[in-house]
Amino acid sequence: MFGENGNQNYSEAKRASRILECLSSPVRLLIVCSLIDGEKNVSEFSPKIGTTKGNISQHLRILEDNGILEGEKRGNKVFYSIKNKKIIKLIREIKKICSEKNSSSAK
Amino acid sequence: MFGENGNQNYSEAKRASRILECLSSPVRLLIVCSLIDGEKNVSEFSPKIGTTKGNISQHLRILEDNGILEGEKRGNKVFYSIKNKKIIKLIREIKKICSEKNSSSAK
DNA sequence: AAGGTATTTTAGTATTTGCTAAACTACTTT
DNA sequence: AAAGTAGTTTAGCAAATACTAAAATACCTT
Repeated sequence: MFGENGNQNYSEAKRASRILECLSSPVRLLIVCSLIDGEKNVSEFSPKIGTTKGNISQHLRILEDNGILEGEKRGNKVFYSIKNKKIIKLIREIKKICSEKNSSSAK
Repeated sequence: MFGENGNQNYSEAKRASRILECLSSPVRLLIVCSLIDGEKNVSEFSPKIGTTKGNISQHLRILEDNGILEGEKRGNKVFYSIKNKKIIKLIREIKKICSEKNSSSAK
């Protein structure tokens, strides 16, 4: 899958794992999930997710820098939405992994 | 998706993101990928992935602790294989995300 | 039991992360 | 232009991560 084509190996895996790293923070995962049903501005996240605006903004930047989200300034506010829709299928798969009885108990 | 059921919110997202975190290391992603076509013992990873045996072993432990892999000792060697097969579909999805022209250029 | 191979564990370190609080920038309203 | 609202950026810190090298454990062969 990722380790197959000789020397591309590592660099391709690195790109892939950077995407995964973006979602490997609960805050960022919740942000992306809450955008599945439409755009939101920054202030709309805080109450649901429960951290500071500054922190949300930092996470949004990470997600935007990695091509997952895009932001659009309209007047006072910045509206974020999912740029790379394929992320949604990815999230659906990890949801499946987590919502089984057998769900990976950490030791 | 993950932020929908009231207070479960965060803990469910945390479980999900821990799985993603497991794959958010290039080394671990390469390990899992190279197991898709069958079990391997620890020594078989090193040449492909290019780090020390000790380090590989540490990563294997993380993957095993999180229910992704399982190890079986046979004589001298420990053979690892994918325990949670759903991971394979997940990896397939992120492969799709990475192998498009438009693939998320980091700033 | 001695020596070899396979794997794990430990200790130490450098780097990265996630967060907070506070300062700063930008737009809007009055 | 002053004050309010929305968002970003910065500095600083505690905790987590990834790695290396070396020591420890486990099994196998002779």
